[in-house]
Amino acid sequence: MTIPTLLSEQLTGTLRTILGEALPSEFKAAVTPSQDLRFGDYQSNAAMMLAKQAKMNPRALATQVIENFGDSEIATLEIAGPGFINFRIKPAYFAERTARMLTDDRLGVSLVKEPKTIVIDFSAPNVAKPMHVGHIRSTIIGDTLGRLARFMGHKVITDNHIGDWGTQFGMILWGWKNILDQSELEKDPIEALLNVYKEVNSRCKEDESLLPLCKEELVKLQGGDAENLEIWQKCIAVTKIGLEKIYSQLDITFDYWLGESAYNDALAPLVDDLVEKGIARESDGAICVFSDGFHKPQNDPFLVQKDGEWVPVPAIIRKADGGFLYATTDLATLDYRTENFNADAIWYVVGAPQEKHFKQIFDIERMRGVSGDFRHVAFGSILGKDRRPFKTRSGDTVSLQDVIDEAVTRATAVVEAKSPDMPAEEKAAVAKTVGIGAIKFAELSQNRMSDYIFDWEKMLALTGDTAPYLQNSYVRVRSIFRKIDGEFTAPKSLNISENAEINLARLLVRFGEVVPATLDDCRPNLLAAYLYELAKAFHSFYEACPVLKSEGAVRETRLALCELTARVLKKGMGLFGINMPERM
RNA sequence: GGCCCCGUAGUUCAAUGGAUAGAACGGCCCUCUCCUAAAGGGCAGAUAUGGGUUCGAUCCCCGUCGGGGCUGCCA
Repeated sequence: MTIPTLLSEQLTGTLRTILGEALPSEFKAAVTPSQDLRFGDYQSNAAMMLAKQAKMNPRALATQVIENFGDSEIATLEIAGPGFINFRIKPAYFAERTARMLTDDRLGVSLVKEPKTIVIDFSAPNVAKPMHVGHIRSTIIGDTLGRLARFMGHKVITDNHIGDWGTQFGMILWGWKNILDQSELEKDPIEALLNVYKEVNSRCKEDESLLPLCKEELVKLQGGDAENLEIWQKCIAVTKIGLEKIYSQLDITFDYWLGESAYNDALAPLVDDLVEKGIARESDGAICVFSDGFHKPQNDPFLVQKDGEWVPVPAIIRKADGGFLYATTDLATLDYRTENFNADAIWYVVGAPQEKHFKQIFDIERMRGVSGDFRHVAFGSILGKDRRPFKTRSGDTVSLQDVIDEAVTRATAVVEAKSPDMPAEEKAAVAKTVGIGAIKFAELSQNRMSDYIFDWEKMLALTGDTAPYLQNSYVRVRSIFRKIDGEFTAPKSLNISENAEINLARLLVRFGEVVPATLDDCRPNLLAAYLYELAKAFHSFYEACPVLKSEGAVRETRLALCELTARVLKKGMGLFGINMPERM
């Protein structure tokens, strides 16, 4: 059990003793880490919350709490300010906890009591287009959520729902047949396909007669035309090869690659079924789902107010021309995941602009009686210098491969400068670990809902609140262990006394609180902030407390703290898919 | 028009309704005969605006100003 849980239970018990039935039966006293160490390690505002209804002075109530709390092995209590109850954890208790962590593979992180089957839908690039910076967020956040959920004990299924059936294939097919240079295709397939797409796209704008030709190609493909199907399959094949190359550099894998095309056959029956059940109906030639009046108009994803009146904004699941849409595919995909994967939860790591789309999808599921933990894990946009989102349609943005290459190049220069004597092979490995770690950490240390302006300096920074800073703290620990004689053996008990030791222990012990909280809110930045704080505490400790020069119990304790720091940093960064080098 | 998101140091970002709003970068000053200075220690610097709820508001509610997104046949 984590410290705040323990304290909360004791505190709630104490409050019950004092207040009796005046305390609501479901009440649980909140105990949170203090923001400022002057206020102890943890604090509770329970007295202030309860004082009013108990008709007591908050400080008087807090005083009674402290008197009734009894002697605790965990903490000393004090009252402060308007009625805060502050808990200062006893160093001996930190020593006990850290000693226990040394023998715990999970480093104090409990498994969830009820494991769920969670499908995570993320990355989802389009075929025939290279990944660009816009894919960074979904890809990295989604991968991290998968790792976190697995570590917590859930069954996780990651699925790359690639865009392999969109209308863009009309243009690509026409371009493939008319303007594609085969030698270009062999050199760099994805680049060649992108150029074809861009070229046809711009020609369509100049020549109105071209678009119908492209649509014709698309119709032929959808009708099962052998030649077009073959071209389509080639496009998917070369795209996958290119994508795998990026994912392997990022150390990201998927359990499934079920793209849009996988659900083609399910679309028509799905629409029929929705019509039959009365959930969808024809409107202006299209098949649509309208509001069923379940929500208040303000919260209804199928309504919008125009000129003072609520007018319907249906989810269109079949166009007037018979074609299906994004929403149709998403419904079919959701069905598939629920039925074949037995998914309890499906999390979509997709940008915030699609919020309404998902509200509609999830609401249609409600109408159909399908329930589950369906979440749109939204994130903000990556903006250009003009503060507007990168326009992916017009094509010109920064490719993900360029970002990776630049990160590794910059890291290589630093490795060269800092560790000139390192073997060339190791230099290259470290540069890759540091460069890619920097990209991932830059993404994950941010609140996912915030928009941000794409900036090379920021995304690839190697100093400050960055992956290399954390990697360096790990490297410093490892360096110590290379210099001790023999193996490190965990001591049975620690003796934590100096401030720097206490600070470090306090943070180490919090790992078990932070990891579950990070997953609960799907907010990787909570874990990132924690790990940064831990690394910082370690660096301070490292300056203040010599390890190898110390002796006896002091040395044992410090070595143990070093060992735990390394383990927590490695585990924590591992949850982000970031590796830790032994040297740098 | 309506709905959603956002507005915090020079810049980029943090902060389950908590105490004197944290960092990083940039700027200025210190620390390598000492376990990796990719580090440590210090200084200066911010909640768009007007109300409200609350013991307490960057956070919740209402208004104003400013930015972005979405708003029936793309994904």
